[in-house]
Amino acid sequence: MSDEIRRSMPLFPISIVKSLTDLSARQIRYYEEHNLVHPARSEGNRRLFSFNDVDRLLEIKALIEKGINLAGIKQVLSMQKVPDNEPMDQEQVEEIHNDLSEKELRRLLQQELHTAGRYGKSSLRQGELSRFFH
Amino acid sequence: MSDEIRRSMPLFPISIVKSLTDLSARQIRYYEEHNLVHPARSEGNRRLFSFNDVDRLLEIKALIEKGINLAGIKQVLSMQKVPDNEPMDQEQVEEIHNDLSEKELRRLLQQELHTAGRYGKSSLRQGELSRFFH
DNA sequence: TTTCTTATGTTAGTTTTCTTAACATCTCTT
DNA sequence: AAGAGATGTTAAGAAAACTAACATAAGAAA
Repeated sequence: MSDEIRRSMPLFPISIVKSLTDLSARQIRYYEEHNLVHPARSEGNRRLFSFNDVDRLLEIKALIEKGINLAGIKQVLSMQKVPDNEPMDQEQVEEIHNDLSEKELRRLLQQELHTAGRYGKSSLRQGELSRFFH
Repeated sequence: MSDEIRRSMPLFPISIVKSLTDLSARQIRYYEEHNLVHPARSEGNRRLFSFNDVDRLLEIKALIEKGINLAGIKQVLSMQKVPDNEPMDQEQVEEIHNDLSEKELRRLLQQELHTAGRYGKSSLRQGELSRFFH
């Protein structure tokens, strides 16, 4: 079984994800509503989160704590997923450009640079959860 | 966080454990009832299984499939946990001796040797689940 | 063969957890 | 002051899990 499949297996109910991330159920659902995470669903419509989902929520949380708003976070997350050589598909490109105008983005990032200090790799680190499980 | 703590964190509801192990809820509860696993509980009394618990259930399942009964499985599991140099505590010793008489055990293992072939390390392998997650 | 035991299935009634939707509130931005 | 964004809170309903009881199949024992 590939690592990617393992990491994307739907395993956790929202109660566990709450305790793993220290986010409220309301927050988790709100982030899903705004397409920042896409947990699977059980037959009976309960959310089931994978390791990847939890990692993503931890990244979101870190960015939230730096004062970045959801639009900005969406932007950041959509960027880090694109492998260097593979071209973005059209949908992805459109999403990035629809969500936030260039101007808005520049302002946001500027504010971030100002208030939260250097905007370095550390804030983009993936696989937070992997520190806890392997 | 130590690996052992990670592996013993209560994470999974019984529905997920069912799909991970292909055991029925009835079987899982029955094995708990007979002290083969000890999942944690949520505040509201729902079972929460750790990676270790799931591993253990997979071991139990493998032994069941070899025709070993619960008493025999209990025996086997209680043996493999004891590190070579650390002495067993009294409770553990008593458990082993109460659950099954020497004679019964000898018969059981003999039958196992006969019907399921060589009783080798493979049947005692720990950490089955770790093949799926790391 | 009949009976007992073990392991599991099934069902019923309850309790807990999760769901969506609505409304409230607080903080920024305009 | 008004609007937007993010989160809290609450209510009502649905799904999932709990225990307990009873059913049953296969083997062991008598």
